[in-house]
Amino acid sequence: MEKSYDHLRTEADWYRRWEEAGLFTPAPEPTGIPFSIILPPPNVTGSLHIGHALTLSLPDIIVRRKKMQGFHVLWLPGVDHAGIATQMMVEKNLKQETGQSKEDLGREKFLQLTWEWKERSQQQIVGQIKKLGLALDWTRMKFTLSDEMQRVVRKVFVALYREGKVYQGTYMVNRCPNCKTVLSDLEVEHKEVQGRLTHIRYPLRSDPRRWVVVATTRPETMLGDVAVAVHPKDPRYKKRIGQEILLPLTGRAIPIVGDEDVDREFGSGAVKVTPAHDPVDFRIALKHGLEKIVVIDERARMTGPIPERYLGLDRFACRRAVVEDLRAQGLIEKEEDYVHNVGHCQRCETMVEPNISKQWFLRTAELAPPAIEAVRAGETVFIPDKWKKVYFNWMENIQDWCISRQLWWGHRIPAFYCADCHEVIVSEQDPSACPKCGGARLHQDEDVLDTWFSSALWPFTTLGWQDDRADFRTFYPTSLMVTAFDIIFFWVARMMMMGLHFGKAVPFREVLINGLIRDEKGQKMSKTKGNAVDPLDIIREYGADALRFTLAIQAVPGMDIALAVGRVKGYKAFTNKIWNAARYVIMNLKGDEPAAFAPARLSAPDRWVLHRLNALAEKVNAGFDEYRLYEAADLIYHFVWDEYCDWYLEFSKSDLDSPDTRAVLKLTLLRILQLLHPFMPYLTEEIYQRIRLERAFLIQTEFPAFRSELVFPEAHAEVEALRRVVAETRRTRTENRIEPNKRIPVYLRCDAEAERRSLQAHLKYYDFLSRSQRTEIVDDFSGLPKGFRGVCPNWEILLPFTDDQDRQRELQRLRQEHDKLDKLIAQMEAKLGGGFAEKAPAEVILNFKKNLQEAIDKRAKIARTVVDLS
RNA sequence: GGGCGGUUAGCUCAGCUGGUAGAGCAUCGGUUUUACACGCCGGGUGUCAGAGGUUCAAACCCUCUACCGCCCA
Repeated sequence: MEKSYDHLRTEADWYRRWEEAGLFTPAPEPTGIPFSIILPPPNVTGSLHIGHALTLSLPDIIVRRKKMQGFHVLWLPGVDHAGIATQMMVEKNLKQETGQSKEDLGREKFLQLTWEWKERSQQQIVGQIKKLGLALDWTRMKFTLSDEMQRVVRKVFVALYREGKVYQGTYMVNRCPNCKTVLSDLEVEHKEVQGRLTHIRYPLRSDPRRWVVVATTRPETMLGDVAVAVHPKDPRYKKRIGQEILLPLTGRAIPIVGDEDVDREFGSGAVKVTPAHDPVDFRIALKHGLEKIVVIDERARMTGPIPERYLGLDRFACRRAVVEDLRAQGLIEKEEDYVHNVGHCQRCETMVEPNISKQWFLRTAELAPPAIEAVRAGETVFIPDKWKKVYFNWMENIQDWCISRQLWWGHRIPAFYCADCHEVIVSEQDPSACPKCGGARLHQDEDVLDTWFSSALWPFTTLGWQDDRADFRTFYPTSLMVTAFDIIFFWVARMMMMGLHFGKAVPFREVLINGLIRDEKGQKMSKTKGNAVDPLDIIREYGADALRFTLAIQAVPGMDIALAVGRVKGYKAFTNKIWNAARYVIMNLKGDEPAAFAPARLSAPDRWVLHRLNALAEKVNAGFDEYRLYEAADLIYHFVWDEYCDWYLEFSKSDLDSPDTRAVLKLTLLRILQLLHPFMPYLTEEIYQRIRLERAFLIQTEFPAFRSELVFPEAHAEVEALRRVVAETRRTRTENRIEPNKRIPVYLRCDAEAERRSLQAHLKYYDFLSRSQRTEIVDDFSGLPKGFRGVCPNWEILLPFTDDQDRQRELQRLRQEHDKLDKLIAQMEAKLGGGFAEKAPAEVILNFKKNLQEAIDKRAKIARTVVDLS
């Protein structure tokens, strides 16, 4: 084996071999309890980012352990067509390369181009996913816009339409003038912006010298005003209700209405009503039967029955023009700076334009309650628990979902319009004639569905619900969904509604919510900020295993991760450490190691390491079961480094001629590989192949579990005592600047007979680890050469001086330590004198007293030594 | 306006049911001991944001405050 671990070599080829061996493809017949996870499909917009590395690695770690535990595991991959995002990218690309717009190309050609883009992007993404080592079953891979998915999405849409849950209606929706499509409420981000509040005088029709002042941040919308509203109980305006305003610039007469929704505190207390361009005004208009005058079009340009000079102006240009004209007429009361919340397109950050239009909606009134109830009843569990509150809060206030989009890339809405009788036909098959009038002049709705619509169906459609396939029956409901909190509403909530409605059960039993990955300063990563970390760079430099381990050990559920590259580096060192531990073990194997061993024949360190490893397996399993992967990873890390390498391998060097010890070396190495395999699949596989036992691949072996026959409390206690004495000897040597390599004589004294006998029997370990030339355990230090002293529970250590300077140094050190202990003991005794002794549980007091006694003993020993040396 | 997080060693973070604080990196001293210098041995480092409360005992529970961040309306 090479002296250091080469992750590039190891990670190059294993994936192909795993895949070829079909390790990730579950057999048709269940071989155990089913366990399934559906991969949140990455968008085909480009490449994976570091956030994906987290949401991909965590379930993979879980999946690999489940496989090793004998579950019948499915981990199903897919990619998402990502409507808006992809279409915009392709459009941008097209513009850059040929200067053409998608309209220049036409729908069909543009879609063809997008499909080509999708193929390239998908290839890239799949390649990246494989680099991470994910145990995905590629034979079952899905794409949200495949023919199969188009069929099932259409089937679902038609079913919902027939149930009256999908409907077409003219309502106020959010429109992005840049993306040229409507958006759902969720795709709108509210951001505070610095605006101006303009107070405009609206003259009364009856007496143009008197006016009502209205305040607005959007003066250009006044061209579409149909009323002025005041609170019916507002004494300032009560008498004006029913009167009319002569709307400036247009000359239209509009009424003053009273409405309880008016906020009396805002501006002057009177508000202008523009129903076509403001959601609140829209509601007011509905109540009062006011007309809706559209004055801004889809591209945010002025339109409609307005003075010609404004027609075609951009909304912001028109705003300036309107204010200027009003000022010229002396109708601006005042203008003031004003900070307010404005909706922005999540995708392109353009200010959205509220706008009335005819769109398709999904009625949520009947879908949401079962989804709420399922979580309340514990059929789906959020981890951590607190996220269910977020879920409830949203679900209980859910609005109907606008599902149509003015895009080309997506599931085309299966609605057809008859040109003759205007009948709307929604059906699974394309109709050839109008069922009402028999006319053949039909055209399909131009719009496509919101991408999240197909995503909402993902857990059951990927498993073949539409054809009642065996996978659906075996793996639905899926076991777990791992995702970040930012898509609880977009995705998790909607999967719950659709899964329950069509799949007749919750889509997943558990939802593991992880945080976002930030940079090492805690800043959100973004390309524009330039602080984004490319997972492939990390993998190239440190390895997928190191990256996976770093993410796992930091992934406290629901908490953001600040990814410090230094940590990845640290865990890369860990991979090398494991490599070398394995190298040591394998180098020393002779092939004659017994397959089974009798505990009685094992050395104390052998039994100690088996005991420790067994305890580790128990805790690691508990960590996994409670989704504390970070804890499981941390425990393994410390066991391997601090116990296995630092102590057991060192102990074993004294026993290499024992076949039993060599057998234990081999077994413990295997167990470590198994425990670590979910986190570090490549490294562990590479090493496993060199000590391979009965199974071809590590993932086919059994994940270690706690076993009662591997509990050895006596050996454990003996070795722990031995470690303490060795550690204290080392400390004494270092503190006194005894050359690390120098072998010197050591005298030991012990207060506990059992420990003394045990150490006497294990002197070879002690001598080796503390570099003792010759060790003598004596009853009494008197009569021996004077020396440095070390003290630990039950033991005193004497390392003879080589000159008198040594003695002076030691005396000084001992006096200092004596003082320290004095203070500590005083503190502890004071505590014991207080209420602590009366009220604390007996066990705690006992432990405390033990610690106190140890301190007192140690102080006494030091005191004696000081006298002795003086 | 409502809600949720965070504030612990120089940096990034753990700390599960309250029992005198830990990891990685960095740092300091020593060390090429026959698996590993990506190593080994040893060390230093903290008014656990602040104030108050509950308790024998608080990083942990309660209240308030400050700052940072997020979500919803």
